[in-house]
Amino acid sequence: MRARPTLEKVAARAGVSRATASRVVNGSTRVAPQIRDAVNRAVEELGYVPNQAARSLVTQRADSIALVFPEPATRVFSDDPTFAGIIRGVSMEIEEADKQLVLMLTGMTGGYQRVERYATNGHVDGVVIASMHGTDPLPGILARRGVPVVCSGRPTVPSSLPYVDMDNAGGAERAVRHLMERGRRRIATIAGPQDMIAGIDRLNGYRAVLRDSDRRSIVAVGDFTRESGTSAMRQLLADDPEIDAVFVANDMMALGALPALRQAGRRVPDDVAVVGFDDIPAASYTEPPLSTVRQPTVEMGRRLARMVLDLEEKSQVMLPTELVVRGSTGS
Amino acid sequence: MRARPTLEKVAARAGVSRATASRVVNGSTRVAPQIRDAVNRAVEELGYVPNQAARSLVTQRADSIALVFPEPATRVFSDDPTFAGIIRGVSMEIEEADKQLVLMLTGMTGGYQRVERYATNGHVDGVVIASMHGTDPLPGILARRGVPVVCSGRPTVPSSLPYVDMDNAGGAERAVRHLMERGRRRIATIAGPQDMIAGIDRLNGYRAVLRDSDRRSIVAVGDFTRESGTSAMRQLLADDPEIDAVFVANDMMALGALPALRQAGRRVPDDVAVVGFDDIPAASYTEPPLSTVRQPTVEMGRRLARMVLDLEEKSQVMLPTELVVRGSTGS
DNA sequence: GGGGAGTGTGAGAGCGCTCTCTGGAAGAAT
DNA sequence: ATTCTTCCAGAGAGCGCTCTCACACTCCCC
Repeated sequence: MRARPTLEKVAARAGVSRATASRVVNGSTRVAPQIRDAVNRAVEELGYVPNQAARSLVTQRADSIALVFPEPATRVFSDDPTFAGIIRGVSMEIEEADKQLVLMLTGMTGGYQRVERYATNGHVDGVVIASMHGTDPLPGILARRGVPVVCSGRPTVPSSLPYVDMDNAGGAERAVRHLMERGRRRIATIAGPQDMIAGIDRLNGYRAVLRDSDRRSIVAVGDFTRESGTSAMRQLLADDPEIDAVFVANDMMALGALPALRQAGRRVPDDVAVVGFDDIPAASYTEPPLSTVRQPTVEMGRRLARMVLDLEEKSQVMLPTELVVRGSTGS
Repeated sequence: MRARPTLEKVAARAGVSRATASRVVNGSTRVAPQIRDAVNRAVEELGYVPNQAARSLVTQRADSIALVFPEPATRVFSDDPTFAGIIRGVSMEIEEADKQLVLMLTGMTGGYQRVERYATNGHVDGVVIASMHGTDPLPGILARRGVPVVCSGRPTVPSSLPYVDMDNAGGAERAVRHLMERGRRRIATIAGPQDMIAGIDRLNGYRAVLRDSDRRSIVAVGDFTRESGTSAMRQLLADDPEIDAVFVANDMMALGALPALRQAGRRVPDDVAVVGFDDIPAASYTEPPLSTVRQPTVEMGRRLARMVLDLEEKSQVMLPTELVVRGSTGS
């Protein structure tokens, strides 16, 4: 590999000073057109590309941002398309800003310190945290250290930290109302973990609608895994055999609930209608296909990136969710 | 944010020269113990962390490697857990080597040039390409430019480029033999695209086993999407209604084949046994659960990373695949 | 025609670090 | 006691870039 040309070489070839060459490369307007052209030609001929390390050293910018997936998220990485969407969205936006994406999956051992050390030392211009739990201390730590940081998902405790959240409550409300519109009377829910904002808000949405229509909540709590969906469903049927609809707080648990219903001799949607949440790919492959609430994951990624790059005016954004009606709630 | 301490500051505090401080920080043995301790104490007290940009500038190393997902891969990103596994594996290994992972999803517009420009200019120490198509020109370009590069998946044309591949042929053979052991007589296949090494090798594996047992191949070709699985299955049934087993080259197509079989009045596994490939999460949620071939995706990521970091002696590695027997091939 | 004002270019410092080279001290060998 | 090694620490250059500052030049107005 031949040595990379430096700015010095470019300047020499164009017959100008290094400073002027730098100006052209960085798009300064205060350069005479013919000189600019000469420099650009030299850049072209030499195949010059700026050395990022040298640039960073003087500008104190890294031109890269970190996308952090905390350990709990990492574990479900493969099952949850939310993360894939976020990565894609962040990546798109980062690319447009001509910066780099540094991906950090915090392992179990000292992942925090690693991210903290890395981020608080000018290696990145900002950090996007794909945090699942609203109680994650990392965002606060980084923010206090002066690192621009944005979270996916609202913190569970009120805070001034910037975030992008999905309208979980609104999505849940729409899902439950949809069930009511289909004439369902006894609507239960399988809620998610109550230490995650998604779990909390989706349950709140469910409760709000039932309260408005003077119905009784029928709640079982799962942990967003398929298995927990199965056992929660069994429990709901045991508690109240008359159930004719279930709002399940995520698709994964809904996937677990379906076999439980089948085993209990309930037909979906005839006897029991089911709505999930997330719109994972598998949701459209179930029998019957699962009605669910779709989240704009790619858009979330984009907004996260824009926010951390300071291209966004608001610092707390709520993205709309969308009800997707399929076979599991009737035709 | 207060200014980060520099090596100069550390040296001053420890009462030594910058050079010595550097030696200690970089773990040189040729430093007197008491001086080393003094420097380490200063590092501790000041919370010193080396400036990577400055270091890179002089060492010409970037201490980071790029993981590139070419466009076609990016599109299926969310559906395919293979990529999640690779990311996790690469991430783990990179972390252990105390380097950074730069993720690049090449968009449709000029993604190649971007990666090429970025990688050939010392921003990264190596590139891992999660290439789907064996004909991808990027690996060759980078290699020629002197950038350490490793591909996931063997190139379709013989080449000296380093790669980590799955034993697709072996997995296919095991799957087909399994069907034979279950007493199946007419074993068809839904093959994948024949411009991808996975598609080619899996079909070859299928053919090899049938040839050995003097049976006739019954082949339909899909493109690894669910929809193509459905139509390929319909075609197979039209071509030969006596089929009693299908080896499907990936789970996604198998997911599409199942409803086609159901619609044609075939029971699985009673009338037709089905084996997939990949072991995606959804494979265990089908009715009946899908027998399939599992790939060590995380291990693949690890090996890719180790190889590009030059920690691996071999430069072309084949990882074993594993048959996972579930309900779709009988009990 | 002389003194601003404005514009474009170059010189040079310096970002924080590594690494070679030099020098001095201590111990070994003569 | 003198010279030769050996070992460890410091001085200083320089990685490639940006950016401030100074300087040269043109233009214009009084």
